Amino acid sequence: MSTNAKPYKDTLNLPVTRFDMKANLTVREPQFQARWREQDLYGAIRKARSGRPRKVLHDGPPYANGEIHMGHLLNKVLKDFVVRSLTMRGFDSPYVPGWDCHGLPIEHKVVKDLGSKAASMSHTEIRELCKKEALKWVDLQRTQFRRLGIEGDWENPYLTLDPRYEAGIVDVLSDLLERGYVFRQLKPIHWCMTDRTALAEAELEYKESKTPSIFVNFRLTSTPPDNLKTDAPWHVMIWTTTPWTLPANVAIAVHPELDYSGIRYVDPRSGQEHQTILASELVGKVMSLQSVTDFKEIGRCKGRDLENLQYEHPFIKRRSPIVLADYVSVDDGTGLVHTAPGHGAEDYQTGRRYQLPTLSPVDASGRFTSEAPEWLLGKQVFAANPEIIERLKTSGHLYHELLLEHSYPHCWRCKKPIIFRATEQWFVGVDHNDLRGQTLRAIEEVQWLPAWGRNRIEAMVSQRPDWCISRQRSWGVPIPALGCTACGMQLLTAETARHFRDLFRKEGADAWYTSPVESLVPSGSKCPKCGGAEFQKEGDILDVWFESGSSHRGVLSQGFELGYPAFMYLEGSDQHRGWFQSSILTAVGSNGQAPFETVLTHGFVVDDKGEKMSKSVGNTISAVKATEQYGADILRLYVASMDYADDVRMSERGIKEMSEAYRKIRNTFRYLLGNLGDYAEFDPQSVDPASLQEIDLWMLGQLNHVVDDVMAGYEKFEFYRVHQRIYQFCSVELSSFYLDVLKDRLYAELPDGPERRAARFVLARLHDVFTRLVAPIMPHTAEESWDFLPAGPHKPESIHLAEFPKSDPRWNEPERDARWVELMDLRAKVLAALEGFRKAKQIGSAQEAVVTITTNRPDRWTPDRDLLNTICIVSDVRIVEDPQDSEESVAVSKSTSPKCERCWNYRSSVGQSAEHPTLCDRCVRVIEATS
RNA sequence: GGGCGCAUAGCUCAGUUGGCUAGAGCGCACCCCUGAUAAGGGUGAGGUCCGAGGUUCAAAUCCUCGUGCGCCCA
Repeated sequence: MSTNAKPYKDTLNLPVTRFDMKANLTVREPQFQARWREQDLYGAIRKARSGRPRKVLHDGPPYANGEIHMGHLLNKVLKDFVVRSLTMRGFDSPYVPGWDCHGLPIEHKVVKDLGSKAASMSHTEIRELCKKEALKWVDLQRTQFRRLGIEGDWENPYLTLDPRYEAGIVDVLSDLLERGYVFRQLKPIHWCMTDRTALAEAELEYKESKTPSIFVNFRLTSTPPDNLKTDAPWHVMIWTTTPWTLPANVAIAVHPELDYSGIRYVDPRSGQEHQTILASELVGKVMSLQSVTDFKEIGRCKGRDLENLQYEHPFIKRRSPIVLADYVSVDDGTGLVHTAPGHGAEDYQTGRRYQLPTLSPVDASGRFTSEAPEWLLGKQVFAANPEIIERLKTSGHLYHELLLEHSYPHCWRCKKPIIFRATEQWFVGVDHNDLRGQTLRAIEEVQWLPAWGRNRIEAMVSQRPDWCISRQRSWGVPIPALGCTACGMQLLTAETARHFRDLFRKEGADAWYTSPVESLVPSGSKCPKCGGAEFQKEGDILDVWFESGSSHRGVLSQGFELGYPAFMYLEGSDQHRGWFQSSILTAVGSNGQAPFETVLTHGFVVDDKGEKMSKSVGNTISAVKATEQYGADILRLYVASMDYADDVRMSERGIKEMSEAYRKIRNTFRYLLGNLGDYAEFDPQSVDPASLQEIDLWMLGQLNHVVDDVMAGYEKFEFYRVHQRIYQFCSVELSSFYLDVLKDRLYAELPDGPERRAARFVLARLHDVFTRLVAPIMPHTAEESWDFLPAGPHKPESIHLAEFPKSDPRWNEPERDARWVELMDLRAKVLAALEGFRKAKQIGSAQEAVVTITTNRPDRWTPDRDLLNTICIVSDVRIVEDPQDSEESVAVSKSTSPKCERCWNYRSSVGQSAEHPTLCDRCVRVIEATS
C-alpha cells in the first residue's frame, strides 16, 4: 500500500472520449435526422454522385392506410440498405418513395364514416374526402419511415393520385389500346339487386341462409362411353343451390380424375326406370335421398371420358357440352357441376377455357330479361326459384329437392343476399399478340433473387386469365370511356385516351367528374358503330394494380425521370402475383421490355415460433413502438442480422438480444475513439508505417479480409453476411484479442512514442473502416462516430456522402497469416492452461503467470517468444526443448517477480530504480521521459 | 385441395462438386479482472442436421414419401 500508487495511475494514458457508452438512440436519432434534413443531405448526396453510373431502386408504393407495421419496416429498411450501399459503392442511386393512394379500403372507410349521407353525395365530394384520407396516412407513414432513418426524396414522393402520375397511368392504357390489348367482355361480378350496384369481395358479408337445393337429370344426347352402351337413354345428374341460374346453364363440369358410375334405378314415386351418371362415391348417398333401393351400376368411367359429351337443357332448346374442371369435388352434390359462366367465378373461368357463351339474362334489379324463357320474363330471380323447380318437377327432370342452410354472401350495406351477374368489363387480353409469351421471354431476361422467384412468376403468368382492369367504384383513375347515347357503344381508343391523359395531367383525374361531358368529348368524335355524336361519361375506374403497375411510366420514364428500366424492384414474395406481375405486363404490353433488371424478394415477418403475426392471435410487435423504445439502429441491425430470403422471425426477445449486439459494436467504437483521444493531437497520417509492430500488421491484414468479405456481402445484397462478419470480428479479433492485447502499449508507453503511435495508427484505420462499413445498416450511429473524425479536405460533412473503404494491399501477407494461425492455436492452449490455474485459485489475472512451453521444435517458437508473451498477456514465456514431445505442451506457474505498480506486469526489473522502487524498467523510462 | 418456398445448438448464421469426431458468434453456466466499468477477459456445457424410407464404400448434402410453417391460388 504505497502512498504514491495513485500518482502513477495518473501517468497512464487511459481512454478518454465524448462518445457515450449509452447510445440513447431514441433521443439522438431524431437529432441526426433533423440535421440531415437541415443540410439537405439527400440533395447533397445527389450532387456528390451526379455523373456516376446510375442504379435505381424503384420503390413499390405501400397502401396509404394505417400505421406502418413490421412488414413495412422490413421492406423499407432492406431498400435503404440497398440504396445506401449502392451510394457508398459510388453509384448514383436516387430513391423516390411512393404511395398507393386510390382503392377500395380508403373509399370503404370514407363511405362507412359518412353513413347514410354517402348516398346523396357526388363522386367528386366522396373523392375529395378520399383524397384527404389518403394524404393523412401518407403524412403519418412518411414521418414513421423517416424515423427509421430511411434516406430518400421524402419531400417529393410519388403519389398515385398526383395528376402527373394519373396521366402516366392513362398513357400506359393508351399504349395498350393502340396495340389492341384492351377489349370489353361480359364477366360475372357480385351484384346487389336492391342497391343496383357492383360489390367488391371486401363488401360482402357472409351469413347463414336457407336456399333450395335441387338434383336435376339432364338428358345426354351424345353416345355415352362404351361400357355404358344400353338401349335406354342416359342422363347426367347435377346439383345446384341456385335454380334461378339454370337458364344460363351452358355446360356441366366433371373432374377428370374422378370415377363416375352409370346407374339404372327405379324411382319409387313413379315406378319408372331411369339411367343417370354421377360420381361413384356419391351413388349411395344420392340414391338414399329418394329412398331408392332398386338401383344397379351399369358401368364406370373417368370424368375425362365424359368430356365433350352433349346434353340437352331441361327447359330451353339448347345443347351444351360436358367439360372438365379441377375444382369439382365429391364433398356434396353429385360430382357434376351445373355451369353458368354468367353467374359464377369458377364457372366463368371454365367458360373461358371452353369458349362458352356468358349468359346473364338478369337486369340490374335482379329481374329476368327477354333473353330468359318467356315464362320468367320480369320475375325477380329468387322469386323465380319455385317456378323453375315446379317446371322441372312437371317435366320429370327433377330428381330431388330440399332446403339447405349454408353460408351465402350478403350486401354490406342493405344486408340482402347478393347475386352473381355478368356485366361488361374492360380487359387486357393476355393472349392478344402473345403478350403472355412476350412477358415470359422478358421474365427470362430479369435476374430474380432468390432464383426461384422466376419459377413462381412464370407459373403465374403462364396460367393467368385475361386481366379485368375495370372496377365499379369511385376512388381511382376513371377509365375515360364515352358511351354513345344512341347505341351504347363505348368509345375508347388510343387517341381519345391520350386526349384524356393530357387533360388529367393538367387538371387531374377529377376533371372526368367535374367537367360536363360536352367539354370532355374530343371535338369531332363520332360513334364508330352508329356514327352518333352524343356521348355520356362511363363510370368505371381502373384496377389499382393497373395503377401501381404503371409506375414505370409515371415515375421511371416520365415524371421523375429516374431512368428505364429500373436496376431493382424489391418487395415481399406476395408481389410475384401483385406488383411485379402488373408491372411487367403493362411494361411489356406498352413498350416490350421488363421495367426492372433485378427483382429481389423477401419473406414475411413471423413471430418467434415462425407463425404469422396477427392482431387476433396477439403476437404482433408494433414497429412504431419498438422504434420509440429501442431506436431505429437496433431494429435496422435486427433486420440486417437475418436472411430475408426466407421468412423473418421477430420477437421482443430478439430485439433485446440485438440491443446487446448493438452495444458490443458501439463499445468497440467507443474504445477506439477513447484510445485515439477523439483524435485530439493525433494525426494518423503522420505515422511511419515502418514503425508498425507485427501484431499491428497482422491486424491490418485481418481488416482487409473483413473489408473484402463485407463488400462481397453488400454486392450480393446478403446483409446478414455483413452483419455476421462485422459483429464476429468486433467480438473476437478486436475486443477479446487485439484491443485487449494492446492495452499495455496504449496505457503504459510514452503518449507520443513510436509504440503507441503505431497502435493508434491501426485504431484510426479501424475506426475509419468500421464507421464506413456499418453506415448503411446503422446510419445514425455511424454518423455519430464519423463526427469524431477531424475535419479535413478528404472528410465529407456526413458519412453518408463518403464511400466504402477499400482493402489495402500493403497489409496482405499470406505467409504471415499462416504463421499466425499457429500462434493463435498455441495461444488457445495457453489460455486453457491459465484457466485451469485460475480455477485452482493460483492466479487471478493472466499477468500473474509465467508460461512454460515444452516443444520439440524450439526453433519455431523461440523467435516468437516475446510475441507469445504479448498475445497471451502473461508476465513471461519460457520455451523448453523436449525432443519427445510431438505436440506443444503448456505449463503454468506463478511469477516470482514483483508487480510493477504502474503497468501491473510482474517483472524482475521492479526495484532496480532507487527513485521509483515499485516500477519496472519500462515504466521508469517512460516516467523519466515525461517528467 | 393446388403451385412456390423454408426446416442445421436456446437465437442468428457457416457447412465447395456427397468425404475425418457437423462449425462460428451471441445467449447460458462457471471463473477472473476492477485502468473500456450499466464495461472487459477466460473456460465450458449445448445438435435425433424436421421425420421415415431409398441411392452410395460414405448423406446435413442426392432421390421419394411425409410433418410443420410461410406466400400465392382454389
